[in-house]
Amino acid sequence: MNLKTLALELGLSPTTVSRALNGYPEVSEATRRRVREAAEAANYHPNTQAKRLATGRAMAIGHIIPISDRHEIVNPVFADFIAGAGEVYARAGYDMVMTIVPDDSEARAYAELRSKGNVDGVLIHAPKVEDHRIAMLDTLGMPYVLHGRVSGSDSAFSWVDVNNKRAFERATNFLLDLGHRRIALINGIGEMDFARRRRRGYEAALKARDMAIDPALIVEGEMTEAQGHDAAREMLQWPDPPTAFLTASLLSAMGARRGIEEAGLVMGRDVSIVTHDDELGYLKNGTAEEPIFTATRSSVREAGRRCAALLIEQIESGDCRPRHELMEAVLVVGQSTGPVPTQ
Amino acid sequence: MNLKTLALELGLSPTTVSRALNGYPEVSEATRRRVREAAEAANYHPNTQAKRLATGRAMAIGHIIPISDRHEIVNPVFADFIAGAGEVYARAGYDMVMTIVPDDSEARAYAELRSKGNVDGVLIHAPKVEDHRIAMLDTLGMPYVLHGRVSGSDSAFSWVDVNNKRAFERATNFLLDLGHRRIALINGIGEMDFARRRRRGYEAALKARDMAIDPALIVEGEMTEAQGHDAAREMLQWPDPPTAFLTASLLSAMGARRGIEEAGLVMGRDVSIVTHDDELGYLKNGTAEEPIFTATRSSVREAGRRCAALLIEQIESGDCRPRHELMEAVLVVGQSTGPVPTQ
DNA sequence: GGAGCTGTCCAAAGCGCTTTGGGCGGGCGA
DNA sequence: TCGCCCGCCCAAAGCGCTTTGGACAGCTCC
Repeated sequence: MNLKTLALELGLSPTTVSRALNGYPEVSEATRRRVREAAEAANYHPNTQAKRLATGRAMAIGHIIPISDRHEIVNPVFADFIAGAGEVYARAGYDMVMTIVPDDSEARAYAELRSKGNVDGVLIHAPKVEDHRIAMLDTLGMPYVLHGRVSGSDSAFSWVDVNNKRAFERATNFLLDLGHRRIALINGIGEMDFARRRRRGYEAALKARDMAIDPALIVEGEMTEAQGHDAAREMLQWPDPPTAFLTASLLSAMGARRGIEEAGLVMGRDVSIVTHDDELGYLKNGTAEEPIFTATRSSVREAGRRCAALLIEQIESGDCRPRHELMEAVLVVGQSTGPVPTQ
Repeated sequence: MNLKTLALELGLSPTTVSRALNGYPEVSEATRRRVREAAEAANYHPNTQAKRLATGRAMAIGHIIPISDRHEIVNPVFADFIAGAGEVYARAGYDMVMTIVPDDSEARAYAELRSKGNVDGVLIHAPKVEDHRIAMLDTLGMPYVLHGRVSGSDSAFSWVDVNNKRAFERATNFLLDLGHRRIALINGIGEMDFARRRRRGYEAALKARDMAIDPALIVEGEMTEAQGHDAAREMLQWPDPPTAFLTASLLSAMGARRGIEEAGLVMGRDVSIVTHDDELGYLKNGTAEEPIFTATRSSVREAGRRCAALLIEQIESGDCRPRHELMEAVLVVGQSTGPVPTQ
């Protein structure tokens, strides 16, 4: 079923049918209703490709996912972010097109997407402290929104981010207030912008109390269960072990807990943990009211929604002035923290 | 830059340029090379929408993801599967388009995708024992491949699946051979086809040794860390607790381990765990050679690749005879299993 | 030397939609 | 009554590509 045959059946011209369906005013309400009903009955949906070609709008948003050996972008956080963004796309009538590329051809993938014209904009994941994608996208002239920020670029772009620095500063202060002095930071990969900001927050809190920063207490890497476990296990064997861990993800926190328990210690009594919690659908920190881990909590799915909304707004308005949205994490207290144990 | 201007610059007709680039024989090698070079230099890529409209091929594969309150499809397994499929799509020149829909309008989403013509086929996730999507897709006449199977349908369709029954039968036998008699099954959601098959495998192994099946030892639900923890914690308080757990995912296994340790027991000595391991990029079972958990291992990312390959083959050949691929899981021995402790 | 290939190229007709630029008749103001 | 506007509708021209149906030269072969 296409426009032409539908128009024929209705005894109207394709023009009128198209206009009726797309809400143009040059068609009487009576015909519009008649057309709408016929379209409904015939389960008619305009052919996407034709529509796209005619309007020049792809009605699709691109996500480029580099696959590398070093770094797994396809992680649980990513999945939830996608889910959030996808909800918004669907409501707005956009497709989400994902391209998996070997990370050495990421730049080419953007350029291709642009020149093939199959997306109206792209969403950028996991920005690094200095991210070459920014400059490239600016030269390509394709609308984009970052999930996160970059520190190393002066270019003005749109982003949605959590206030990572503030969240980790607050978390650190929370632990300091409980009397902890040896606080380990089990962070994400160092070159990631979010990890850098979290570290800055941690360091800022320590500095504000005139405390030295011990580099040995800082671990950076992929935020896995193994990371948390290995770090905790090792540090707890030191002569002056940390009394608290600040971890960057629930998985790392779970690993740290395991390390603590393996050392014959009790989490929340002997050793405290504060973690960041992205509120993943599949990895919950207990219940909302009774969390297991004390955590800085911020929904990454909501971040996905906001990124998508921002990008669509930018595309549809044609107004490319950069927009920002800074989300604040809430600090929820769970069972994983307590006052520093007295010797 | 489009075909017409490129042709003009070259002093050729659009026809010839198109044919040169698409490898048709009616053009001399000399011109073909000239055209290729000019296209390269101008960074010319044919407009996707126009190409699609002209050929009638969408060059895209659809994934429909229902979002519900009851059940989270956006899980780590899903993410890895997508990554695998996406690799193959990219190599074959296909886009991956994902549509997030509220689960009550899933059927409509497929019909729309079909009539809007923006995909050439779809990949079906997480089939249930009886899955209404099969009948619907058959009436729509759109190529599809299932990741998994359905038991309740006689319709002939293509699928890629792990031999879940055999895997869990082997795992159960492995535990039985170690002397375990009270083996708990911490399974996925019961209406899921894979969970049903895993349960059948577990039951078959018990029956083969004339052992009764204790329904109390079977738990079905979302495969989260909490699920494993809660189940283990409760069962270990019974007067006749299980001596082994068979879990359906690494997260559940991690939860079960926590439950075991909370009970003051040692995994691998007092209580054994065998789990299924999907080899997720972000959730590793130790290293390949030295796994933490004894596990039935099968890469879900590889399953994604094979699903994608099957679907593309089906689409491009136009031969819609169903194809199947049954992957076997390997049973790897880790540190989580040992002989049943003597009282 | 002319018929018949063959290799190389092109003009033009779509693909299914949107959009521009009218056409036509009825109601209104002068 | 005439002219004009306005509401409603349509024909036709694209969007950028593929593909059909030749055209034309150079060649072989009898």
